[in-house]
Amino acid sequence: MALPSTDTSRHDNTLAVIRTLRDRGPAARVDLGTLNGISSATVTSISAELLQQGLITERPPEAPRPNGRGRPKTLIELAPNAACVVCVKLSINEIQLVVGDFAGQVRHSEHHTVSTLTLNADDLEALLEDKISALCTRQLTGFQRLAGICLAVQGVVSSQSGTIIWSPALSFRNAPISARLAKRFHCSVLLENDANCIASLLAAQPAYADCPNLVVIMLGYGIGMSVLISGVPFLGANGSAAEFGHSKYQPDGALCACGRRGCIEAYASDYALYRAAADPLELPVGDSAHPSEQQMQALTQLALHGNPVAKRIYAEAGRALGVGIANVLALFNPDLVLITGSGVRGFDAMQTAMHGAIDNALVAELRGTTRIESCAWDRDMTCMGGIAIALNATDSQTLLDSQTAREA
Amino acid sequence: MALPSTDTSRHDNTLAVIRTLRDRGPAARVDLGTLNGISSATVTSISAELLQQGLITERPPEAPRPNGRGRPKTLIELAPNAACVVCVKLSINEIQLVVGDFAGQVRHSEHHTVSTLTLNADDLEALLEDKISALCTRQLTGFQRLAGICLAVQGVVSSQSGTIIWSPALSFRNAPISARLAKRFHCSVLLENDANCIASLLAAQPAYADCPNLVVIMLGYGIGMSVLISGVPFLGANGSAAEFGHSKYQPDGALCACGRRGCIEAYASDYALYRAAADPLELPVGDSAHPSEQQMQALTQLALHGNPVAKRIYAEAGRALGVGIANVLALFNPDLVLITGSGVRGFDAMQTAMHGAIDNALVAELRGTTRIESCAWDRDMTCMGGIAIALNATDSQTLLDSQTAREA
DNA sequence: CCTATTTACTTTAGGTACTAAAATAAATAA
DNA sequence: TTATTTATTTTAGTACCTAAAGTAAATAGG
Repeated sequence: MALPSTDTSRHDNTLAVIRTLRDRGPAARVDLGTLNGISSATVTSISAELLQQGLITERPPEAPRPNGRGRPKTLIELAPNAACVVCVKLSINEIQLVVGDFAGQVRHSEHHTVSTLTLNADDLEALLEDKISALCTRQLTGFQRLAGICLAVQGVVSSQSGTIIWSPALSFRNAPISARLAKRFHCSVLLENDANCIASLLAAQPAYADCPNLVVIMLGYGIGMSVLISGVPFLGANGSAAEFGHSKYQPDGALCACGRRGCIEAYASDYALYRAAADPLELPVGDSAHPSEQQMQALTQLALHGNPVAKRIYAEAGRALGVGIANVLALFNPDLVLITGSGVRGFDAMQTAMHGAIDNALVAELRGTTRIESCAWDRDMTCMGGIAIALNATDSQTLLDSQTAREA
Repeated sequence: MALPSTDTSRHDNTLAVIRTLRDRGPAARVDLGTLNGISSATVTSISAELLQQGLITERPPEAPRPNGRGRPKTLIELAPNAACVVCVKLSINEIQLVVGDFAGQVRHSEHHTVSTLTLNADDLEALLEDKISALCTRQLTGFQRLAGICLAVQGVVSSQSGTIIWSPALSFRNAPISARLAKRFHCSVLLENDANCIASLLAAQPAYADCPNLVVIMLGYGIGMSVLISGVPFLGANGSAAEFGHSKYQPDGALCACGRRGCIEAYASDYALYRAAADPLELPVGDSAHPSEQQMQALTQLALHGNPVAKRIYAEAGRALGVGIANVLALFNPDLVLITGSGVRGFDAMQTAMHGAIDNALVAELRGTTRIESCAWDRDMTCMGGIAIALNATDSQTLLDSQTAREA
């Protein structure tokens, strides 16, 4: 007589079990209960359903168990092939595709060099369809379903509407991309800012577990930021929040790639550093708007080894970064600011000036106790974060699908 | 056999009913069900309990009902005297105390002139105890219980720890105040930033119902801000988020009351405007660090009526405000920025320069669709917001108390 | 005035989901 | 071999919710 679809507790508890297994690996029912604040009787009931649906498996007991007394724990774990997700990272002149399984492990990764700036919106869509289709044929056999695709894009995106508003990798704007891919691949397509992917990944690491309010700043060709509030990425009214790179250091200051003046990015990004150094240091110009990694490393070495011009340029970048971070501290007061991205290569050359600028800008009461740290950069981090986001976002649907599949 | 204290649905639904009644006034059971997505059978059950506990009453049917056919609705409403809360607003040289009833109505308000800057932490506590005690004796008879006290304080406060970290109204710092008052009055004591109180009040207004991400900027002696994310006030790691007034306009610019240079507040607050104008306009100096409302109104009139010096000062303030708001747009991307506080008196003189600075700072993609509006200021708004916050925060405890009282 | 209709509220019956406690399972310690 | 320990499953019972049926209280229209 009753159809209490409003009662979400079973659903919530089931998702909690799945996420715990993904985050912490195989676990016993009793531990899953403790970790999620539910009784082990309930975990028994939930895991029986998930076993039926093929979303988890029971791990056979290991031969040499070094445990103590008592009945040994029966570990359950996610069935890796129950579903997979694809993360596509779109950056300047490069596309990376990564496949992750239901347990969150990376199963395949590939890079493609593409001159992204010459594409139009239809080209991009055709290209993505093409690459993802090929991936489906070659890599996704053996998976029960493709649960979702995450597009990680540098720049301003609207996650809600699935529209790339403005990306430095693309010469067109306001491209609704998610809907078309969702239709083509019959799965949910998430559009995320690349910094949000990184932040989600970092926030899940035990080292940062005590920092629910976390700001991640990505230095690189441009400057991105992601803000996690209570562990949840903060998106503004239309998804273009946290544009740290375009907050202001000097009104009417240096010219930024966005076309305005005085943005932090116009001082501390790769192109800004190289632009400032090219003339006085007589560096090779080439495409100075897009300096290569080698060029940037050479410049960084100059600054770190005492070249006065390079030192001055990095110090000014540090000051800009410091003023920007001071504003972030005043406005967000996070537990931790993490600085990463390929541009961390130059962090040591900026650090002193940055801390000086922060201390100069804020009194102790406003400065607070926020830690400011840098974090080594790995170009696969974005996609790993994207996979985690995609799995989390699609668990509910995967659950539903496997329920109806079992009933039929 | 079961004691499912983890099952919160009844509790949640009961709170939802109470809040709906407070926000929208008397309502019928059937409407409460529709509004909260629960069946009217459940509302019948919940309201029966609340009637028992004396938290709501049934309103007698009105004689001339202009309704249509069918059994008339039986309206239920909150029993105003079931509980009360007190909001104490602490600002420079003034303390305001307001009593609100369980239905959210203001029942009493009083102002006291106190030279707050000469108090030490113990003086303040004694003073507050004294004023609240007197209020209890005179105004709180007839109420079932004092559910809570909200302290609305200008400056940086830690809500979590109940500590006033730094307030322009006080000459001491880091004062834990909530715990001591809670002990004295046997009720929960909330410490809130004054801007958060205003923001909570405004967010509840139907005019702003479509703006879940709302930034409220308070202009006045200082400059405060509150950020509501999905309708919830955003507090940082230690509660001192949203210090808009001390975000930067010009590194190494004008001196701010905080001791540092270049803060927005050092350009656009009352003291900054008066300081900039006093010398060239030969204004009466007196205590120019705390200009009076009359002095500020006179200065504003000069700017609005074309005095070139005053116009220039207000334009510069507008630019500072504009750059600060541009940073807020880039970092938070809210639906709406509302500017209020006593300083809105000068908003017309700043507005043009402010919009110019925003447009100059951000390209359209980053500027987004955020509305920027001003909002008339009323000095009672803070306490009304504080009362709403206190009631919301204490409903759960009030419910619990009245349950145990009924059982005993 | 009486009856049909309409709408609001209450009661009943049935279902989901949880928990505590008891029962069972599977190991080690002695 | 037995006692003990720990994990999992089963059982019994509770809280909550909803749909449907029942009851209440009004109006509309003959």
